[in-house]
Amino acid sequence: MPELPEVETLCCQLQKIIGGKAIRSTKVFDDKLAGAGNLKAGIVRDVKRVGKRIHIGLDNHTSIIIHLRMTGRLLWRQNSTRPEHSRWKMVFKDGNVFLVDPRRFATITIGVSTSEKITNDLVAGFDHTAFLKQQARRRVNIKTLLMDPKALAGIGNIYACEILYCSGISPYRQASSLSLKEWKRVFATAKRILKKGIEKRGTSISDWRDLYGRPGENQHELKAYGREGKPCKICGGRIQRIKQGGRSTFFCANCQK
DNA sequence: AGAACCGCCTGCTTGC
DNA sequence: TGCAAGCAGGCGGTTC
Repeated sequence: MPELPEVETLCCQLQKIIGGKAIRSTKVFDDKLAGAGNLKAGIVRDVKRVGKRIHIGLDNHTSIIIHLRMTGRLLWRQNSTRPEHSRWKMVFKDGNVFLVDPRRFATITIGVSTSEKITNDLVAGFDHTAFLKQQARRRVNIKTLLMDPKALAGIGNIYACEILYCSGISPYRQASSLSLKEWKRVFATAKRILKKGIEKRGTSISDWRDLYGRPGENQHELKAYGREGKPCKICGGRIQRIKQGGRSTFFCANCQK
């Protein structure tokens, strides 16, 4: 599922291939996305990631904002053959960008461009002080907090598990129980893991593919997620799987305190 | 106010 | 083998 590194990968690829180009037309294939039909054609000025959202800024002061949610993907195709489960497309002189989304959770919003600045993105702009003041004392478990888009941008289940495992912090811990030293360790670890994810063009466990349909390589870097019952790479104990807020958490009870 | 829960979706896996 | 139930989960909206 697309999280920060996957969305970043797409934004960079999009910027390169559609930046400066004119959108000839768009087409909606799924009534759920009917709102995307109101787009006035324009030239792509820039493609930016805002959290997990893809902001495609046009020269006519509007933006196409895409959130891929669970199974959404963007696919570049030189020919106009519709891939299976395609829900929307953007047509350029030399090719098409398809939104492919089997489960239909993805959203497209047409909005006015804003220069909103995000301060809770560990890779693209993070305000430690604001975070510690507003989020660090919350009475939720740390795992849930890491995944809360209002607390931190772009972190989903896979990266949340990896960040806690590599930080040596138990997912059961209340956010409010972490010391400043532990928070700093979490921040540093998270930055490292997210950047690695970007370098590897995302984590392809099941269906993630980049703009050109290629899987990423970060699945080979995972140390906790999806490894239930397998040996912990640090202590050799068993990785456990529990449910938190309806989502699976993978962790090592011995290494994560 | 803030934490917990629900609903949106459909393809794949599991159990009988 | 076939079919139904279970599962996956981001996140906005609703409820507690």
